[in-house]
Amino acid sequence: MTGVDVTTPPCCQLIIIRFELITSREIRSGFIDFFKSRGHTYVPSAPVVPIGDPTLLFTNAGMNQFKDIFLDIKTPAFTRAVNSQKCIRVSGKHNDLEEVGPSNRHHTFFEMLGNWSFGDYYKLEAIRWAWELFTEVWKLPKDRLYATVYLEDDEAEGCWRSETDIDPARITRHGKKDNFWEMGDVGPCGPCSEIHYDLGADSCDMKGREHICEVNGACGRYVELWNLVFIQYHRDEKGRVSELPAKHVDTGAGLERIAAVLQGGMSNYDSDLFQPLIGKIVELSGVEYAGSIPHRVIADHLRALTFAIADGALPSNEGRGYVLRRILRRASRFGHEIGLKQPFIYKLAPVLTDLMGDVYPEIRERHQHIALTIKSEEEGFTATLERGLDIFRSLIERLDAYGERVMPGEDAFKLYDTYGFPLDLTELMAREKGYSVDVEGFQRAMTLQKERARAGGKFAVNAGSEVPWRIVNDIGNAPPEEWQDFIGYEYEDFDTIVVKFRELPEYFEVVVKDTPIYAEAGGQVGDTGTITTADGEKYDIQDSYYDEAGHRILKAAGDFQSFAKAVRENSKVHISVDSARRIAIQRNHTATHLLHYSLRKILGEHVRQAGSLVHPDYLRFDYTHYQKPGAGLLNEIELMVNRLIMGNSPVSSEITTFEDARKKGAMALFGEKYDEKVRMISVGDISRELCGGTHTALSGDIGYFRIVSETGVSAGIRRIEAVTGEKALSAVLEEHNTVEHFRVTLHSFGSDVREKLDKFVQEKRELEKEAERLRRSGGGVNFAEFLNRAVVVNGKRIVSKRVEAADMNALKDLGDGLRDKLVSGIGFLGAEIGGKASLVCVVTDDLIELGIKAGDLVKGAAVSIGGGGGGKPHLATAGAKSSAKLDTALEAAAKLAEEALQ
RNA sequence: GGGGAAUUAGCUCAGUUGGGAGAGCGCGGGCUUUGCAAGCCUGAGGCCACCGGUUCGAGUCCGGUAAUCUCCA
Repeated sequence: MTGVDVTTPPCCQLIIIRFELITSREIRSGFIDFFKSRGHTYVPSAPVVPIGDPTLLFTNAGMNQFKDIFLDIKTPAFTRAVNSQKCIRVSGKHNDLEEVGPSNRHHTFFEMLGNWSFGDYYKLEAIRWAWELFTEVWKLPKDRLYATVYLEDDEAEGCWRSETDIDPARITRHGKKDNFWEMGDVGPCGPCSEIHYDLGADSCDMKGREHICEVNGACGRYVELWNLVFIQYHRDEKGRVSELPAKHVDTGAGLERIAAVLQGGMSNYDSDLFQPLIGKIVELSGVEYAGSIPHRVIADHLRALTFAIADGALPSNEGRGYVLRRILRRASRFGHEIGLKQPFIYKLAPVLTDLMGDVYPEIRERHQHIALTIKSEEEGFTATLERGLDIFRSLIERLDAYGERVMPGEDAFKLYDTYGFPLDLTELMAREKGYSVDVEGFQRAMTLQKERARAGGKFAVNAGSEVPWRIVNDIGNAPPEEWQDFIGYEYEDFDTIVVKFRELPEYFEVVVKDTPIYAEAGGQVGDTGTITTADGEKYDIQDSYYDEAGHRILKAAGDFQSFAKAVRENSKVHISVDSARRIAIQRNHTATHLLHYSLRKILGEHVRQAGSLVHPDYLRFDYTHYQKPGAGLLNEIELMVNRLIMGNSPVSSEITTFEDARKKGAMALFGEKYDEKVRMISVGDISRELCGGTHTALSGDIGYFRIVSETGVSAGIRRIEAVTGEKALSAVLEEHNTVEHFRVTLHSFGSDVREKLDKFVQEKRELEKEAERLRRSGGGVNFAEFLNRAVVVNGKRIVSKRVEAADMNALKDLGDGLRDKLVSGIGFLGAEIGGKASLVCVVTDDLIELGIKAGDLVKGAAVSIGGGGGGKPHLATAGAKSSAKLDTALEAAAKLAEEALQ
């Protein structure tokens, strides 16, 4: 069934062959079943968006979810595991985004099949089973398979010789670059052994160029199918390598590659994992595939987008969201190349759902959300391009003005750097208009940008403060779940013992055994409280949080020296939770569940939690939704939550399995990886959620729930902030007092305040208009008298008078009025505004033509009293800090005007 | 983590060395007219993102914050 050339036979034969080919689904399940039957526990794929690991943008290898086991932070519940892990890789030496498409084998999204041994079996079994699966189950021809081992790894080579019937001549040794694996500069590491497949001489893509086709060579003839990593050593900070007591096995085989090989395709895209997608792209574009890069890129990127969004990521302008945005844009750009100019990527999502929704139900459950997200992001890209186009046009206009035919590299770079307009598009459009682009200059600018980024990165803070702990009660390396329980669901006061503590600059940290203090998790903030030592001294606990190893840390304040003296091995400390604060937190947490429930009931089932903060003062809830809910809907939501509160249902918690909880309809956070045992919170038989937080006993304990604000956070995500209990009551009272204030000041007892207020605002507007009209026509000022008393020089009138004006705008309006009346002349008006002297000067048009400017005149007048001023030729203003000299300034102004008219 | 750009009317945006907050589209009213995005007149609609500073005076200058776009890591 393999080795059949599917590219040449007549089409009827092709159909028959396809029918007989093993499907990717069978490969995946075959792999898992193979290792299950050899004592492995199947572990479902972790989300592709890692939760709780800020060092990792995306899950990029099967071992990610077992990292803590290899680092010896966590002891596993089983010693053998198998899975198929969803992975995304977008950067790194061999995974440059630009390679995806041209390369036959590299993807942004792929599935990694893997089997693990945690201190159980080692090289012998790993190699034997790998060979058995390849040659006996999948029947890959032995004359196409090659094995590699690390230069110094005699043990692995020995296993290949003793456990398999591979031709010893096909075992080769390679150096660190190819056959030694390490997690980082420090940590577990070890040699690896790989299985490579020979695609045949025809697959060499470097024919005619000087090279030798070989395993780990330069051409594409030999493809790595399976990497078996033997975690044998630990490297410390000084670079010393020591043998690990418990050795592990970590293997990874790319499903796409195996499918391509087993199905006889030349590239991974020929496999049934991609063909349905490519078929749809052909249908949409009307352009045949024939190995073309655009089809490949689009199909590949759609997979990454779909799985990332399904696991809770969203395109945005930073971090992992920005990676998604770039992936989508790259797909969109290649779509343009085959004539797909309108949003189209979202139309491919259902094809992928049909293809893989059975294996990964999350993409089926969220298919609507995925398609909508992709579509709106495609529309966003169109807007970005249009904006870039405008800038491009104005750049070209400027080139024309200078008679240039080459666009400077800096300009092209600015277009790219600031407006996201791709260079190749700039070049294309420039060429169409008969211009060229200075690409070298562009590259120079890019290099500068990179240097800047690197220079900035050097000063990154080293977060891990390395203050050593003082151990009081040694619990060795035991993981915290074995000795540190959170007993705060039942107790608010508890006697416990200190395990370790340390002093930091502003506070000190304490780790105790069982603790009633809740450590920040699941959006709920940490508890505060007190810790009392055996000598009766009390220290404040200001916060509590987890460290990387999962220990609950207490952040404590007070005199560290006396604390250190008082704490002894096995001596008790008494911990007490700030009860009032805890109760306020619980109200907000239970209310959050009711809000989540109500949102889904009223806005629709597509609403999912996208983050939350449970604080004693308020709660913040982010949820997926596509538009602002109207005021009416918000009222409905608020009412519903309050009705659920009044229902006074008991809140209960239950420890159960993840599967059982899902069956009972519990809401799980999407993308969250749950342990075997989960805690389910039920409010009556209404809301069920998986949650580790603390809650009220009855929903009625919440008291009252009130939404304070509803805003947008990012595309597709909205945020509600609300208060409960005491805070909600005071919020309402505050609102009531505000309305009362309106009532009193508007004298609106008995009548509707709203009507009265509307009327009041309406009247105010009309009065303002009227006042402005009056000012312009002179208002309370007698312009006629001013004009009568005006000084006349060469037939031009000069007016300089003091008036009353409320503010600068009023004074300017008066000036405007005076200017109309002057006909031909210069006018000054001065007023005391807010204790300062303010002046306005106006000049009629005929005098402006003579070169007289209001700005110059008024400035001169203001300078004479220690102020400043300026403005337009026809109207200018000036002022000085003290109003005492206003009259002096007006006299000076009149003199200046006379001089100007001489 | 480090750069760049932008934030002004419902929308798209202009706003010159700091000195009268504007256009187009949309909306209301009126007139004219019936022909393919009709025309003319008229009107409503602005904490110029937010906070602070400089200044007689800030949409404009300076500092900070927020959210948006974009590039690099």
